[in-house]
Amino acid sequence: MQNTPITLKFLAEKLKMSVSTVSKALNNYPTINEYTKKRVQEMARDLHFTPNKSAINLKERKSRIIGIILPNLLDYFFTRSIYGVEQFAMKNGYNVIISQSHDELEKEIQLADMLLKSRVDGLIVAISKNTQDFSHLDQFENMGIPVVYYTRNPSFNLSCHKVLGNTFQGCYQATKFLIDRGHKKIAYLGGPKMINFTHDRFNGYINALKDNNVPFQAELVAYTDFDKENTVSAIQNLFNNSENMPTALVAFKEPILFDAIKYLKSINHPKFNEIECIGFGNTPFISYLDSPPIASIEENPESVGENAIKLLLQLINREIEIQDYQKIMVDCQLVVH
Amino acid sequence: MQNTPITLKFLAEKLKMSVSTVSKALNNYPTINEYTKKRVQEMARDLHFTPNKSAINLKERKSRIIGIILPNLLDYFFTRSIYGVEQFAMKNGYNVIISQSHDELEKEIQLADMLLKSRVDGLIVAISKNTQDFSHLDQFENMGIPVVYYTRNPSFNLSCHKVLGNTFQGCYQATKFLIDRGHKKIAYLGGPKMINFTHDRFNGYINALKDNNVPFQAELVAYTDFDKENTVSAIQNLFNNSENMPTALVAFKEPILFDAIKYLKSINHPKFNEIECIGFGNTPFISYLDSPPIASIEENPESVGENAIKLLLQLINREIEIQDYQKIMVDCQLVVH
DNA sequence: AATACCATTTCAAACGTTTGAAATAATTGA
DNA sequence: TCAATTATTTCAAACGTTTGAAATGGTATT
Repeated sequence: MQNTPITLKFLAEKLKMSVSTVSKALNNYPTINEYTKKRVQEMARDLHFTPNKSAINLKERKSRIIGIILPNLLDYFFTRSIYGVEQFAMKNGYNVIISQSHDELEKEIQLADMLLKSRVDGLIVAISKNTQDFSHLDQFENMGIPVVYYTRNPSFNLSCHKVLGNTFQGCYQATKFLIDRGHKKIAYLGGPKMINFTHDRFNGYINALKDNNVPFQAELVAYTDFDKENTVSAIQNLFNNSENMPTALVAFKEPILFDAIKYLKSINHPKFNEIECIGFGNTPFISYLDSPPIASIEENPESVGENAIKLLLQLINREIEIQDYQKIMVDCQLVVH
Repeated sequence: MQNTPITLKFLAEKLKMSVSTVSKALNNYPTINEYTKKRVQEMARDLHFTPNKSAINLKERKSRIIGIILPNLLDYFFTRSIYGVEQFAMKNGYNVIISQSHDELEKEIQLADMLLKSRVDGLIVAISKNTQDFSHLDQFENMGIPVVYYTRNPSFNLSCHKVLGNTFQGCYQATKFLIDRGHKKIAYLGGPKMINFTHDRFNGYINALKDNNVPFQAELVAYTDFDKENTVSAIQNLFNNSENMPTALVAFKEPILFDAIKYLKSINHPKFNEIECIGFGNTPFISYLDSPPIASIEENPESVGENAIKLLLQLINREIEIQDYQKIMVDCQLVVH
């Protein structure tokens, strides 16, 4: 049980040279003699020397910690996105602190404060569904700490870095797919209006209709949030008019689509078997459904996460100017089941 | 844009006193004059002073980082367990690095090395399904860094700290429930034999049968892993004997149970509607199934996670001796749908 | 008025690195 | 052989805290 970690000083004493020589040898300084370097590096390897991160961080005035705030880890999209972030962060010597806002603004503010105190070097955030005031996030940039908004972001604000799924394109594709299958009455079930992508997706839907000469009908559009009850009432609105019954449905999120399908089935909707559905997510649970959606929109969350961390690291390293606001889009794919 | 963080030195200069007085005032040393304390604390508050963690960690020879290795964040149990860990860790000033082994031993070894280099103060780990050699984890304890195994652990090894779901009790309860509903032929679908809880759950099943005078039949037991194909063939084995057809099924994990249900339905099993199923997990997707399990075993992952971090912090703070190996069990509940 | 005794504050070293400047050693050229 | 040049190593300060020991100032005791 070797309890005291190896330090530069210890190596220096063992090798009978100064701490700075050891440090420079390990960092491959050109002024250090090759033979010396070799001796130092071998000894460091043999003794399993690992530099003390706290010391380095103190010296470099960095924490090498990335903060990430997201609504919920139980959401399949966010969980997958984490993977992309972690992989790349680790590879670059950064650690990631993940924190969940549970889609509550108050909690988000708390977490932001906590992360600011933790002196994170950068922040990746997917805002809560009712974040409209951004002062708790702006304070990061005010202190020179870069922030990247991912997925959920303040759509009206151009002065921030964003990494988004190309949710317009995804929704366009899905709608087009349904049109190509002969549907004329395609309903659209959108999410909370506060969340930016709700509108992007709607625009994808609209544009697909327009480009394919399918008339838009306002009564085929309804909105819900993450609550089952609201979804059910939205679905009731969409399907209560026997004159103008939709034959297909595009929904902003898969678990919500499942709620919709379940409801339609539960009321024994007369044309249930003809209704073709598509939702965002491509969650694996689809395979267990008896009446699965005909297709899913794969959002490539890992890629969104990876792009976010890549951008953030570039900002941290000042490879991109902090005011040179970036917007990165990650395409979706339609996966037919 | 105030770019240089406030330091003790800065406060000291502003207040015209020494750095140590400021430090001690903030840490509420009894030797510091009350009025001085007040002045210092007020100034610290007004200037939003936050102590530099790297400096503190360096001084205290700690990283205040907890490492956590788990198979997969996409697994509902683990995702939920994280919540318990993070909450409690944060409250105590610790940050958590989450890393996924993807149930691969090699990756697990890599992650362990990475976390060791990150100088975590403690480790929480759910081992991969084929971890049998523990040298990569033992090295933590060899260096005085406490390790808590949670959920998945080396069952044969008593010399380690464990926090487990009381999976025996959960399975007992589920089996008992089915017996009480009149079932005599209850099948048990177990998980990978390498994972400890597979056996605990089996024992719960066996004991419930025994205690209720239901004869045990070896042909009603089959094992699978996380692969769908293996699940299907296990199910085929269980249900291929028309003489001795099970009427109920207890499965070690819910998504796998869903695979089983799906298969039975797909082959139009004659008694499908009579078969009553229970699995571990209580995943929310149950509500979307047409033929949902009759009940679920709720494993309380948050509580498991919280117990793990609590124990780990006690070990880190030497409130519990590192060799005083603990075993904590968290009870399950049967949730009838 | 000298001493002892508090209360309070400050000093100074330490944690483990990094790094420009200074020092030393080795080599070259005349 | 000596100065000049170059190669290599070491010094010393810094990053921002913490903390035991030492110093300071004041009050009480004799």
